[in-house]
Amino acid sequence: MSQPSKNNVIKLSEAAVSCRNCSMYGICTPPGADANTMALLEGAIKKRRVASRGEHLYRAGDPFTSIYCVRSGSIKTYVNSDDGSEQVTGFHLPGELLGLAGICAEDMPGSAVALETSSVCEIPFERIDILTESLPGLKDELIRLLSQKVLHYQTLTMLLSRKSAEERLAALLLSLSTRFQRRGFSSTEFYLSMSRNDIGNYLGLAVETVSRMFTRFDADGLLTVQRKYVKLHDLERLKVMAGSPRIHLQMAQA
Amino acid sequence: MSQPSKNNVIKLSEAAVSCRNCSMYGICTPPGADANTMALLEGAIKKRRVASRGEHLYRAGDPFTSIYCVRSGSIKTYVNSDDGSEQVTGFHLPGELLGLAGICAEDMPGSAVALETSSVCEIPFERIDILTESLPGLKDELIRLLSQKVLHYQTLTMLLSRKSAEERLAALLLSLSTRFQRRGFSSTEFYLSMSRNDIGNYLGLAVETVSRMFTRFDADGLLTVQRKYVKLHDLERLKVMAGSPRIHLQMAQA
DNA sequence: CTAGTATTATGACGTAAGTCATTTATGGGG
DNA sequence: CCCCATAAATGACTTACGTCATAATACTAG
Repeated sequence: MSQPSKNNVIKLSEAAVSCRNCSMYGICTPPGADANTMALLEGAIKKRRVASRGEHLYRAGDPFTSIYCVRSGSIKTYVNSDDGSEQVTGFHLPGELLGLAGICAEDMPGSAVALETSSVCEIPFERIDILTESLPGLKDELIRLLSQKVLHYQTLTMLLSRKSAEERLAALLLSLSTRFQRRGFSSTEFYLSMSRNDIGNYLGLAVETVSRMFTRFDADGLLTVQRKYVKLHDLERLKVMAGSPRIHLQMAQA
Repeated sequence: MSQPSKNNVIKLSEAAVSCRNCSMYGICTPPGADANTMALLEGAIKKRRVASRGEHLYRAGDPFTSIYCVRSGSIKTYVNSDDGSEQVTGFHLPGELLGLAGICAEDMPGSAVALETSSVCEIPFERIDILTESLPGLKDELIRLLSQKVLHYQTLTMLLSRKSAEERLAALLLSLSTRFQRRGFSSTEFYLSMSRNDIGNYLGLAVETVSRMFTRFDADGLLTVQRKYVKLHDLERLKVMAGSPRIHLQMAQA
C-alpha cells in the first residue's frame, strides 16, 4: 500500500484469482458442466465472504461446517497449544484450500485469520453430498486435494526436522515464489503479507533468526528486502540453498 | 524374539489386528452390509500380503495402484531426498493406513519397508470406484481418514518445529503407547521395531541424542529401556514432558 | 562357537540458533 | 501530521544439540 505497484507485482488483496487458477477448479467448474449444473454450483458452492486484516474465518473449537478456498488476499492458519502459544500451520494464497483438517472432527482443530483484506469461497461441507449427485467426480477431486495436503505436510515435516535456518527460509521463499507464479503473479517480486513473527513461528525459528537471515540473504546479493517487499535476484541459487529440488515442488502444492 | 513375551506384551508381528480395530473397519465391514456386499469386499479389497523385515511394499517412483492397511507387524515409510539421504515420514502399526500420499500423483512419492515380518491388506485404488456403487459411504470414510492424516502431519510439524529433543521423544513414546492401546496391546510395555537411527531420523534428531535421551529417561525413573524393549513407568509425567495434551491426541491418530 | 558387522551408548567439543537487551523503523489512529 | 504501539533489526551472550571419536553390546552368518 505504501509501496507503489511495479510491473505485475501486486498485493494479493488487490487481485482476485480467477476460477481457472483455483484448486477447486475441477470441482467448481467441472468440464462439460451444463448450464443447470453451473447454476447449481454458483448457488450452492460459491458463497463468497470477505475478511479484513485480523478477522477470523473460523476459530479452533467452532463446529466444522465448511471448507474454504482463497480468492484473493492471504490467510494464515494456526493451532493453539493449550499453553497459550500458537503454532502457524500454513499461509494460504489465492486458489488454495483451507479447513480440510476439520473434516475428520466435529470441531475445527485450528483457526484461520486473514493476513490482509481477503476474499474466500466458503463451501458448506454438507452440500458436497448433494452436489455429488450431479457431479460424480467431486469427491474424487476432494480426495486428490487431501492427498496433496498430506504430501505437502510430509515435505514440510522433512523441512523442519532436517534443515538449517538458512535452508528453511530459502524453501519458504521458493514455495511462495512458485505458488505466486502458478496463479499468474510475479515469481521474483512480491509482498510478504505475514510478519517475521509468523514466518519464524511457521518455520520453527526465532524472529531474530528470521531477521538475520533476511539481512544475510540481502548482503549476499541473493535478494533485496525492505520490510514486506521482497525481490528475488537468483532463484537458482535459492534452490541450491533450499536443498533438494524435490522439496520445492512439493512445498508448492500447499 | 530374544526377549520372552511377558503378560500382554507382544511383538507386533506375532499378532494380527482384527478387522474391528482397523482404520478401514468402516470401509471393509460397513454396518448392515449384506452377505453379498461382504463377499464383494472380501474378494476385492482384502488382498493380503506378507513382507519380511527389510522388504519393501513399494518404492518411490513405483506407479500408484494401491493403498495399504497394516494387519500385523510394523511398516516404516520414508522419502528420499535426492542427495541420497532418506527422511522417515512415519511408523505404521496394525490398523493404520499407508500410501495415501500417492493418490494425488501418478507415482508413489515415497517408499514403505517392513520393520519386521508384517502382514498388510493391499487395496487396489481403482476398485474404490467400483465398490462405491454398493458402498456409498466408502469415499466419505476415505476423505475422513485423509483429513485425519492432514491433522496428524500438522501436529507433527508443530512437534518438529518447536519442541526440544526431550519433548520429541516423549511425544513419540506417547504416540506409540496410545496407538498400541487402541489396538488392544499394552500401553506401557512394548518393543520398538524401529532402530534408534529411524527414531532420530523421524524426530529430526541425531542418533546420539536419541540414545542420550533414552538413557536420561531411564535414569530419571520415567521408563526402563533395554535396546528395543521399553517399559513406561509414568505416563502422566511423560505427557507433561511432551507438552500440550492436545498433541498426543493428534499424534495418536497417525 | 566365533568372527565380523551393525547397533547402541557415552564422552569431548564446537556451533547454530535461541534468549535477552537495546535500537531503529513503521504505519495506523487521533 | 505526528504520535505511539508494533514490527524489525542488530548485538552480546548462552545453550541444546550436532559432530566426531571410541567403546560396549548385540545380532548374523559361517
